[in-house]
Amino acid sequence: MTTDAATLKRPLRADAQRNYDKIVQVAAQAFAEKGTGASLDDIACRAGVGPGTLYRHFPTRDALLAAALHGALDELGDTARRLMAADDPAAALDEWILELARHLRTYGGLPESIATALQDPSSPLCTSCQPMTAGTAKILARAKEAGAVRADVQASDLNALIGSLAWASERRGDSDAALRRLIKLVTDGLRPLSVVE
Amino acid sequence: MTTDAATLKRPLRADAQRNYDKIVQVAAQAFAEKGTGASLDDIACRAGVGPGTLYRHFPTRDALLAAALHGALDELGDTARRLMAADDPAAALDEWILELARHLRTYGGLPESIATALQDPSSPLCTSCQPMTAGTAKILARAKEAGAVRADVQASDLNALIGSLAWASERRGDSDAALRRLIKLVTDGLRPLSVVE
DNA sequence: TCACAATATGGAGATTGCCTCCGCTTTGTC
DNA sequence: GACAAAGCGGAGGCAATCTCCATATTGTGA
Repeated sequence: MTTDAATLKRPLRADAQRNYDKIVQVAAQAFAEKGTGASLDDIACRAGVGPGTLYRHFPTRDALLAAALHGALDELGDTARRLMAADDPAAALDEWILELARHLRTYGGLPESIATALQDPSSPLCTSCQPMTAGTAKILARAKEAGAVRADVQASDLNALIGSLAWASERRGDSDAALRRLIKLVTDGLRPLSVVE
Repeated sequence: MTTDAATLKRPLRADAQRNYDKIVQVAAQAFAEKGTGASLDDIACRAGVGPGTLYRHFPTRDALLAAALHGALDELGDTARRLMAADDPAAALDEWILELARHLRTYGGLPESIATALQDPSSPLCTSCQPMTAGTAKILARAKEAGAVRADVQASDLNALIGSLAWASERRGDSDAALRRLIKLVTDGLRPLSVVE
């Protein structure tokens, strides 16, 4: 659970690193239980530190969220690499969409947090989402080249779309099957085949 | 601005009705300015009443929101009736989707508030949304009969979809044109014509 | 017209969460 | 082991929600 955040600048003092790690660990659990809106003071308390300590390490909720999501976002990067190497670009895109939507449901409120962060390049969460946005861009581009997706579909639109579907399915308390149905609705479109102009 | 809320049970005392109306009027303005999360104490203050008065008339934020949206939701009912009488059921559905998405953007946070309320039948906001849900059901059914929409599309899914698009477009600060593009993406589907199986 | 019961009021204050500030403690280096 | 730098915690200011109840207003029946 020791992150490499310390290695970016001068290393943290040993006690500070210990606190940092503990906070991230507790935060991940709290977000999982209560959603991204979990009380930060409560997380600090459960991690055995004062609020001041939490806020020095993580000036904003998004910074803490980004740290807590670190592992999951790396996984997503791995998935993207795997799918880029897959045989069928169209199937790869379908799988990516589903995988991404599922990831966005790991914490309650996550689609909202990420959608907001993506609008603000200075947010640490936005930076952390790079594997996600880059993955969508690459996998979508390959699917387009293969002729599996309309050429005018933009990566930013697709990301917004996936996020909004994850949001809707969370709001409704959807099962995984219901999420898949909602996604299929969008990928296939509302029109019946006979009416496609 | 005198609502008929008073006529449902024993009529309100004259002063109470005055306060009720003033609160609703101020709330509509506050929601428009600050979104559905506007401070209720602040609304009470601006309406010249104490918080206790506001909370007696409107026990929850949703109750106040429902009252503030009363007029807009009636309008939506009118639109539904007009579209049910329109010539082209497919075009009517398209117009309904766009109109509904636009309505959901009248207050910041409205898609979220409504999506939550729709999950809870006891919410007054859920009741107030009846013109909306009924409109979707009818207009969708007609479009299906006309063969313009796949038979397996459910009204509840469509409502969720429209809500989530409104949510996404709000998050991104989309223009009306961007909202339309996003909607078109969904109604048409991601696939190019040549690949439809 | 007036008195009184029913109705309604408002604002103080309990609670919860966010975030900052700064005097004290811990660490690690010389 | 001493001292500067780094880090800590928690008190407390702020904002929002929502409740409670002593007080005030209304409208009705005599």
